[in-house]
Amino acid sequence: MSRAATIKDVARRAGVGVATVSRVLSGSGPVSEATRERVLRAARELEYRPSALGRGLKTRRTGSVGLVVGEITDPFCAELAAGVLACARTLGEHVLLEASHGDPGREAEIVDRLVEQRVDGVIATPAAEGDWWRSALRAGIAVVFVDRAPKELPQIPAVLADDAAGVRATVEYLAGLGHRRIGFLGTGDPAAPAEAGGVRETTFRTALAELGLQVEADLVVRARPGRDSALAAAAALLQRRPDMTAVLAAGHLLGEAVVLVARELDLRVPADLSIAMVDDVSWAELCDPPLTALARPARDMGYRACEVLRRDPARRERARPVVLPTELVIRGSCGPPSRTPAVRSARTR
Amino acid sequence: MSRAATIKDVARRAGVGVATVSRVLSGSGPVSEATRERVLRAARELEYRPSALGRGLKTRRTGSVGLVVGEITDPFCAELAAGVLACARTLGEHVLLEASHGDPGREAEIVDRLVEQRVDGVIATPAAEGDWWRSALRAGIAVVFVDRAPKELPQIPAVLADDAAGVRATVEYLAGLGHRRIGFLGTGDPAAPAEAGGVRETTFRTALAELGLQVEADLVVRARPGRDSALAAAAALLQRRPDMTAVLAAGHLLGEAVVLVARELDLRVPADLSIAMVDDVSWAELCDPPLTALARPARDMGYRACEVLRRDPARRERARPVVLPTELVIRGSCGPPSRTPAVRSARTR
DNA sequence: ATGAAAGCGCTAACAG
DNA sequence: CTGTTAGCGCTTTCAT
Repeated sequence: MSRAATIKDVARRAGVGVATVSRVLSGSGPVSEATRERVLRAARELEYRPSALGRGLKTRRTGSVGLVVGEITDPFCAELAAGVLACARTLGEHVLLEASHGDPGREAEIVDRLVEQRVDGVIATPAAEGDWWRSALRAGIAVVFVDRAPKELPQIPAVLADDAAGVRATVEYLAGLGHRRIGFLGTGDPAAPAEAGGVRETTFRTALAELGLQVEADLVVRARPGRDSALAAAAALLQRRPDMTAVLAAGHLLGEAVVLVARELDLRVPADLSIAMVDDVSWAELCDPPLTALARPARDMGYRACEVLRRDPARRERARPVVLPTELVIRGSCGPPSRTPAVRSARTR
Repeated sequence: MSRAATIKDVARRAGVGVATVSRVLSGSGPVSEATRERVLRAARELEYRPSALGRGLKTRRTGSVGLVVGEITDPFCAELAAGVLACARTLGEHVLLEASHGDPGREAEIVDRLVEQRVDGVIATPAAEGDWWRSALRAGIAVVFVDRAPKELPQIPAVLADDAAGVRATVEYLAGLGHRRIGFLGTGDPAAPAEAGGVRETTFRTALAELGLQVEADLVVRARPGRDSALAAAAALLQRRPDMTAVLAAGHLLGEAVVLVARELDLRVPADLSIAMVDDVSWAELCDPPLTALARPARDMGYRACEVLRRDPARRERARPVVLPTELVIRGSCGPPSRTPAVRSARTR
């Protein structure tokens, strides 16, 4: 087949100059109705599609933004992506999707390639702080972080969920139910010091202390990324402390692990163990009993992040992080602690 | 900040011609070791990133493929996307993600815009048959369908799951358990004739007939896309026929609806009702009891589809659809039909 | 081994 | 109102 028609072909066929064609198609500048018609017809007849490549080279805008997430199969990331897609569409932008799998090296490579593509901006849930972000900025590319934001890069705007408020609310809810020995399952290096825990862990500790409850070291455990580690950590936590009456999982993968382990151990939920988790993914409602979860507005976050990209550089730099509220969705997985811990501990294997 | 460095800047700084810089960076053509060093250093010092725009204009390849799915938040689509991403990475291609939301008009618009972007190829779960696909082909863009393939477009290669074999295996499994009145919950226009059901429904009917079981009209119901319709259809099916002992949901959203409605109706699973569904999404294992599901290799499908794009046009046209096997993952949601339908029907409201 | 020059398809001055 | 022209950044002959 013959090569796709170019603006020149259209111009020739319509008997006009290329500039006129450009004017008609981009709707800029004055054109007489007659020529307009002729051009449009020629374009239609040739099935002409302007090339984004040519235009981009000239205008220095590609009309596409990069989106860097950890795993697109993660429901939170997927929801985030949906938000970005929705906003990008209203802006007429395309979305280049990339998965970092949480690997900083890979993230660096991705950002590098996005710069080559001359994307108009990058939206990312950063895997790590690193010079590649600064280098993207230097290349004149707008960057906005979502969900997390390394404190080393305050010049990069961010859209976050109010995890601190959410975790606090959840802890207060559990304490209000009468729980005194509440466990926490989070992510991170198990060997790292307490201060190294993320916002969720830190807030958990603070909230507990504020309520006058003791933060027991072995009630806070961290899993490394990955299903196996999550299961192992959950098993350790549940078996180590049969007197624990409630647990907060800091993410849906961790929540999944707790549910699975609790079932394996024949614990009744919530009679023997109350379970709550961060991120209200769809299966929370399908569980039996349905899981109480802290909903974070992933879609909105993606939408907002994309909007921030559009702001002019000056306003962007100056901006404080956008912090979106969370909501504790109460279902059946949490209840008052059982009065019969003896029974419970007899059931553990 | 000053504009990003171009190949010219690098050439000037290294004291060579632009052609030499191009040779060094693309690793093509002979270059003396000394100049090579100089060029590399100059490029590094200027933080030079070649522009994909300029290169693409010249080479007529953008290094990106379009991926058109229904909803990125659908676990099946997300898994598919992950496969595409994985393969694209090995090929050094970028992925432009688009969501059609199952709307043909939107799909047409998306394809049009992808053509403008001059993507090297398009991978899609088509919402509908339509001239936009032929027009993409005419524009010289490779297209490959995944998950479904309109029969009106046999010239477009496809990567599919063997739904027919999978549904048949599932029906046989249920029948083998002793079920005689098996329900089917699918998607599509409820008013359309029986022949209009998709492969899954058609296969369901055929398989039943082959087993000598009767296909009762009101045991096959269709829901329109959307959560509410799924719930309504599931409720209708379960309430209308209390004597039904097993149900096959033709998708995870439908499975979700059945699980929710069964719980609402206080049906015990699998004693009162056995449930199986197509698509082994993550929550299937978290349900209580865990759901028996027909696993389809979404990730592989995405990977393979991306591979097919890379094939030369001639081989691509000639190809028969790639059909990947499914696997019935048996969990606890299916069992022999209860001997006490009276009890069961007393429980329905 | 290396440089000069001709575009790739488009937009944006600038002339007319 | 409309045509001509000069690039945008890169690759690729074709000379040298």
